[in-house]
Amino acid sequence: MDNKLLKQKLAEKGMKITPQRMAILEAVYELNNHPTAENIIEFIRKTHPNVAIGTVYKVLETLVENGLIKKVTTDRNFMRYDGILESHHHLYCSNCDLIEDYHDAELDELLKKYFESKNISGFKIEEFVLQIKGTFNKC
Amino acid sequence: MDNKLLKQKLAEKGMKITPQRMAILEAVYELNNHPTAENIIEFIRKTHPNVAIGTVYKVLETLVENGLIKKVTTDRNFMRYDGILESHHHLYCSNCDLIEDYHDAELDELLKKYFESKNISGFKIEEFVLQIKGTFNKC
DNA sequence: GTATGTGCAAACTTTTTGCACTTCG
DNA sequence: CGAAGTGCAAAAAGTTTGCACATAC
Repeated sequence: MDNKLLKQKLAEKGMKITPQRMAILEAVYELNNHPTAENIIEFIRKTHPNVAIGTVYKVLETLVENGLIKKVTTDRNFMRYDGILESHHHLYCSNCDLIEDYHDAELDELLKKYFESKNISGFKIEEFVLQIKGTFNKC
Repeated sequence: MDNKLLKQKLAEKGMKITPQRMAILEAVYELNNHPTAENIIEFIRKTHPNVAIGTVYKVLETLVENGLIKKVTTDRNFMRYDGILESHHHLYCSNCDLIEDYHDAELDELLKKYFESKNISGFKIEEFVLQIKGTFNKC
């Protein structure tokens, strides 16, 4: 992804543009399999060897707060991140650590319709993420 | 929950029955809002003051492995546990840490039917958990 | 009696924090 | 220039580990 677009994304959210933020945002886009902070640190070290670990965590938190990336929930004790903002779901493998995206507009529509009629009292729905748990054949 | 039933559940899985395992399993059932390890430790300390933290983590892992409890994924860096094994979904509040159960047989049926026709190539589905993200009105 | 489970404390991993220094706008 | 961001190193938070001792069956 080119720098102009990264700068634009940060600017749109009113965030200051810094080389660290650009590198980290790019890393999340580039490492498209829900990278951990460690994956991101390793990736940006190639081009920005002296970015501090603390900075990476702070920047990731800021990017999440500003809605440029999302956190992915896992049943492990570290966080993973996702640069894809459009509605999509996740395949979780019981055998390996792979979390694969599952895009399905028909399913989104189905869920939306279903919950339009079925109101959950006292709760305002913002987003659905279906966790599809199972195993990849290759595992 | 009475001891007889707790013993039975452990025995059914071929697990040795120990006071620690019974106390921890009971705690997960009793603390029905997806407790953390810390919540569980605090709870069992009331009746079993000298259960070690390491033991709690080991027992929780064993209970998960034997299918007596489940892990609940969160976007925080600690694990939460769930004693309810039947299919159900979760309401995640963006404002507070509450994760509320959402049982809906009609939805389960809808998803099951949908994915029976729509095969995901290379992936064998075991279970669905819909994460319904939003906010409780009270928040 | 033996395999398995537990207590304890130390260690490990991931993430957060505080503060001086630097940079963006 | 001033507010905001970064580097660094220390520490916090959550979890795991190794081993001697204890317990279930």
